Amino acid sequence: MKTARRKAEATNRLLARLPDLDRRRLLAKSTSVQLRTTDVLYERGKRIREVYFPTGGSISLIATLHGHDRLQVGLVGDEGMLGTSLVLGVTVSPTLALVQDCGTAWQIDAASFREELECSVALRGCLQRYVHVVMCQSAQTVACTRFHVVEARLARWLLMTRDRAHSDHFHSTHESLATILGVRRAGVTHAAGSLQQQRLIRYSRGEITVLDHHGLEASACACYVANQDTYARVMN
Amino acid sequence: MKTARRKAEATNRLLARLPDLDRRRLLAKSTSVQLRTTDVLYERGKRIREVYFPTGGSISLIATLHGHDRLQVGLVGDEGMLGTSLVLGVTVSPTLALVQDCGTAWQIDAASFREELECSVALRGCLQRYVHVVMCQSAQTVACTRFHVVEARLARWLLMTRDRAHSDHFHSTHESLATILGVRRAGVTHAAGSLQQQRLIRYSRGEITVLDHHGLEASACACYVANQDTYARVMN
DNA sequence: CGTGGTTTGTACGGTGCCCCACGAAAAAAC
DNA sequence: GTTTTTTCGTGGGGCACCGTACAAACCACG
Repeated sequence: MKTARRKAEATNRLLARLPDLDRRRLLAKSTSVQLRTTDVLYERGKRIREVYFPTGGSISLIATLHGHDRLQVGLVGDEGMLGTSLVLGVTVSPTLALVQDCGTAWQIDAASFREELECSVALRGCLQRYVHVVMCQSAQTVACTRFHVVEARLARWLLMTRDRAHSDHFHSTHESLATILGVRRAGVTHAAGSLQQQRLIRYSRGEITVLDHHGLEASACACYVANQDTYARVMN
Repeated sequence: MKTARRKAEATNRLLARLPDLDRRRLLAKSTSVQLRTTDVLYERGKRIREVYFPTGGSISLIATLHGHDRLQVGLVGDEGMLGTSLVLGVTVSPTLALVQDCGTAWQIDAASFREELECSVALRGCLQRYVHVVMCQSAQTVACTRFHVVEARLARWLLMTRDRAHSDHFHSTHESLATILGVRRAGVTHAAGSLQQQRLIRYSRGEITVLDHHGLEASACACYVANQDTYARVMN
């Protein structure tokens, strides 16, 4: 089942910041692709072949430990990009990149991207600032994962995903949420059940609806707002 | 009390990678400063006035949450630099930077540093790669903090600090280790006591000595080696 | 030599989450 | 319509770590 999405706003907010000329030159080398849930865009330690600028949906950045422990360390939507490593001159991905919520993105091959990076000062500046945002959010996530309880972290994730979906409705099972939050599936069921009882969300077999996003913000840890602030402060 | 250190090797490993000319130009604008334990070099959200290239000792990068929860998200020594944000064109520090282990560093004011960054391709390339290393290590730390027990994380920290001190002996109380690891002081006492009983370390009133670093590696989580591998892979 | 501050040892009850496991209910496949 | 798969609910025992608190050991200093 697909969620209704405002296709009219199919833009990427990073690209939107570029001067018209720079953006048009970049888009000329890009193709619009569909991102489908569970698609693997990058694998840890493997070469980055394409860069993505999502215009809808969201992609998880997932850290993998020796062993089978996994955990989400970042979430990318139309406010960001996939392939920050290339901005730093590194061609290998440090994390697994997994499509969480289906959508579309501009796709550019790595070589063309690096060419554009060379000749556009605005592109470099914008993307380097975005890299900094990712670093800040990563630091925040370290502390968040350590100190905050599952229910608050789940609420934060729901809000972040809602923002990127541009919709109160999106898809994710308890199982996949367990991987994202780095907890047991049963732990997610418990936390999600609590949020549902408070009438903040409603869900059924992977279909999640945010009923009261203000209430959800109250349940979420302050990391949600902190990340938004970081983005606004650094990018402006 | 000071630890004996090999002053002969007072170099920074990032700077050592630069072509002679670029390095000399950078050092011409730098001054050598002493870093003393508990010195605050950066504060969260505040302007970065100087950049540091440590040549000894180590500096903690510490994330602060709303509330009083704190946690180390990075450790910088002569293998790295302080002020990565400036490499990305951002002049504000995302974390608190606290001197853990006394030592020396090359200090450069922000403006001069940015000038050098403009005109040296090698400097940009080297430091951007280092930024990538920091991102990788941060992602690793998110998962490590979530999944690994205190004793393993403590062992990892001891090894990392030992590398940066270039000595088996260095200073840190259980109290400060508690902040670094994001646990209670009593938790550190327990874990440290266990490591001491295994004859891997010895400590007394903040003076720590690593007795068996191979044994310590076995007690530490794989994140220690993983971070070393990342550094070697990305920087070479 | 006593006093005060710092550092470390330890104990107790509590909690958040783990591991394991089973069952139920809804959707999908046949 | 029956079977298989996916998703979700729940329970019991256990463990790592928490919050708190108190005491002992050690060092610095008057």
